[in-house]
Amino acid sequence: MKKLYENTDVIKPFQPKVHNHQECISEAITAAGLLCKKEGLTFTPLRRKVLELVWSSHGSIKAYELLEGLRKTGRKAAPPTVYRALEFLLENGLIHRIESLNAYVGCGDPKRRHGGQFLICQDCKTVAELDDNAIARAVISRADSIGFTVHQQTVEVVGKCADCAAGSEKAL
Amino acid sequence: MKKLYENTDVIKPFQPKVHNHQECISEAITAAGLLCKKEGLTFTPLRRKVLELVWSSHGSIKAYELLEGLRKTGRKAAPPTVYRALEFLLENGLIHRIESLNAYVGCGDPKRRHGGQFLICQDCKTVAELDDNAIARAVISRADSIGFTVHQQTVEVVGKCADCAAGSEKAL
DNA sequence: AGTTTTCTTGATATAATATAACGTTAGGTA
DNA sequence: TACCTAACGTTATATTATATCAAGAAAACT
Repeated sequence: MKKLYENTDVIKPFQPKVHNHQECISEAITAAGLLCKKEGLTFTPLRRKVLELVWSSHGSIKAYELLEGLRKTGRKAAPPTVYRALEFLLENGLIHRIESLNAYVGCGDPKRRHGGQFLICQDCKTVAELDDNAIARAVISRADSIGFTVHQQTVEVVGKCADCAAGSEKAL
Repeated sequence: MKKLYENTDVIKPFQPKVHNHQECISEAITAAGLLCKKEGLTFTPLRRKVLELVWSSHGSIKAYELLEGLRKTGRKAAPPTVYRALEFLLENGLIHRIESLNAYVGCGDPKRRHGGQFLICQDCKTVAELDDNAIARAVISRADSIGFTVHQQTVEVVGKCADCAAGSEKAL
């Protein structure tokens, strides 16, 4: 049983290697649309398209890949086009930036304000998002012990997801 | 570098605002020299100079600032000059890269192989380094619970150090 | 409706960060 | 000596990101 204030959701889990990914995308777009409506934000076609591109896989995607993606749709786009859309999506919690990769991932739960922790599979490149209070509290508690007040945490973890670990075991 | 609890060193603590910083630098250089000797690594004048520049403050420093610093010493330097020295220092644990800043900090304890966690003061820009097993274990344990094997952790925390928090309190 | 204001996007230029590729030099060593 | 290699110099270029100004669209106001 989960303690009340113990928030340890897997916000964006590793998916089965085969799944209906279109559904992931459309769920994300729908959620984003609802959030924007609720918050009075303008979810323009450009922003929607960039979000779709970010969600085009469960890996992370780079700004200039997004730029390419936009151009393929016939839209005229320059770097600022992409970076402005990213800025909007970041500000409103619809995506996250992975600092160690200079890349972006869709957020699995845009309703909540959170930092989150990211598990990055070095093999399949998939990124899972956690919102684990135990981790966050361990950081805050240690920082607190030396008088440091935490405003923001970046936690990015590289390793192997279960599927890829299973795969390379077989290969031995 | 005092040890408060088992395996929870503050590897590079926040220093008093006024302290003999030359001593910090020379201690770091000495430690680096010893490590290199022990490991059979060549601690060239270039590498030593870059390490000195990295240690020129307790904040982080960017590659192109190091480049400028090198040039001021009369040395001919281009970006690869700096990046190669940084690569050497990173590989051998003499410095760390702060991913969220694209910047580098000296390592307070180059003897040990470690990832570490970084506390970055948003006011004075000082970076402190922790080696906190409670944090590392919280990450590993959560990752493990979903079958993810951790190889490397990036933990970077932005906030206010004790001194700066005290300072802005006074200002109220 | 017409005007003003604000938000969004387009377009150009350039800044900031990082690496590829090849040449040169200096020390060690067969 | 001749060869080898690690380190550094040099030039070019790739990658990531922002500044700035103009144009267009949408919302707000009269």
